[in-house]
Amino acid sequence: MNLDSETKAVELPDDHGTELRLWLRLLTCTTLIEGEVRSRLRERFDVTLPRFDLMAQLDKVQDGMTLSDLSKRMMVSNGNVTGLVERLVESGHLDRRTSETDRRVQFIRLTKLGRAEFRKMAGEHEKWIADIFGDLSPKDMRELMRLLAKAKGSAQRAAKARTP
Amino acid sequence: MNLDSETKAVELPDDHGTELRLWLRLLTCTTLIEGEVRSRLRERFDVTLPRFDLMAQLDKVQDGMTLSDLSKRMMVSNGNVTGLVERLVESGHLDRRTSETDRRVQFIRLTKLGRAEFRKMAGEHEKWIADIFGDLSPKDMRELMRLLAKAKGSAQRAAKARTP
DNA sequence: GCCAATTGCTTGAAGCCTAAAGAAATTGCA
DNA sequence: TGCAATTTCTTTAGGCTTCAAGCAATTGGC
Repeated sequence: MNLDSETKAVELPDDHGTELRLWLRLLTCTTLIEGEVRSRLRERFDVTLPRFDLMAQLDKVQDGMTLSDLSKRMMVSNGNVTGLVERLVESGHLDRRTSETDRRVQFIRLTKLGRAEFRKMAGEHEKWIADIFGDLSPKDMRELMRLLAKAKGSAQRAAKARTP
Repeated sequence: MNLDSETKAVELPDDHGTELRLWLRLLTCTTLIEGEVRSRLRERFDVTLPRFDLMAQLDKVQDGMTLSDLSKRMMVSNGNVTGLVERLVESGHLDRRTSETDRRVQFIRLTKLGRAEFRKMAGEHEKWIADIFGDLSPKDMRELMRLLAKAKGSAQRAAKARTP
């Protein structure tokens, strides 16, 4: 019996099962963690993940950011950010200021209250994440970082190839 | 100078920066790929990712599944599945049949049309995923699978500890 | 200066998603 | 049997998300 033809008979011409399983595992893993973080944010601080993420972006800068910057960094649509910011201004966490040189542009900043609350949440959040990844060794984490970077690069290459 | 105390001075008492960066990279990577898949499904087949996912679950079985099974497998809420199924029944892709032994239960199946369309989509989808992960070697993929499994286990452990 | 193209943001329609409350059916236990 | 607890599913209110269309302001080429 020819082992080679045997193998070919089992393997279909284009077998991409490995990639598919990898993608499903990646998705499951992220969904699981995201759900856990979402629950904890809700229970502990009564805040949603998108609001937390938006505040996290703003906490990194001192003098504010435009809506476009926010939507690029958060990888969500412009209209989405409009709504999120609106609700966070409403609740007193954010502050909008129209640019003086370009009246289309608005600079969004954390208010004093917003920054204080965010810092409090971020402290706990960081501990949750450390707990969630607690079973991974430093070496595991380094390796995972490296492979995810590679996967990200690969995905960006594929996305670019489709939309030149 | 004492190197040890030097190190301690730099490292904060609880530094969880690595875990946090890892989580952000995982999230970015998944969001990127998910967005790409979503776009392609929309452009090519005018279908949403949740609908595709739901049909993927149903394609795996012959004789249908209950709404509860679906919501567990998809890791989304019950009410969410109710709405998704409703729209897919509407469009002729799904078929509902009330259980004869328990009138609360409904078995959901793909229709002939639904299965045919799903198979067509799934074939292309698999190629997209293979392309998206194309830069990873088989060894990279094996290693990534292993580390993600470990991360998943760790997250499940953490989630369970919070909700006993 | 003029005006077409671009940029920054908002709006509207549609769909996705959750938590919580509730309706209907079944189960299990006294 | 009787009925309380549970299970399955739907509904509702609110928020998130996208895409496409639209408005207002700015820019750049002429």
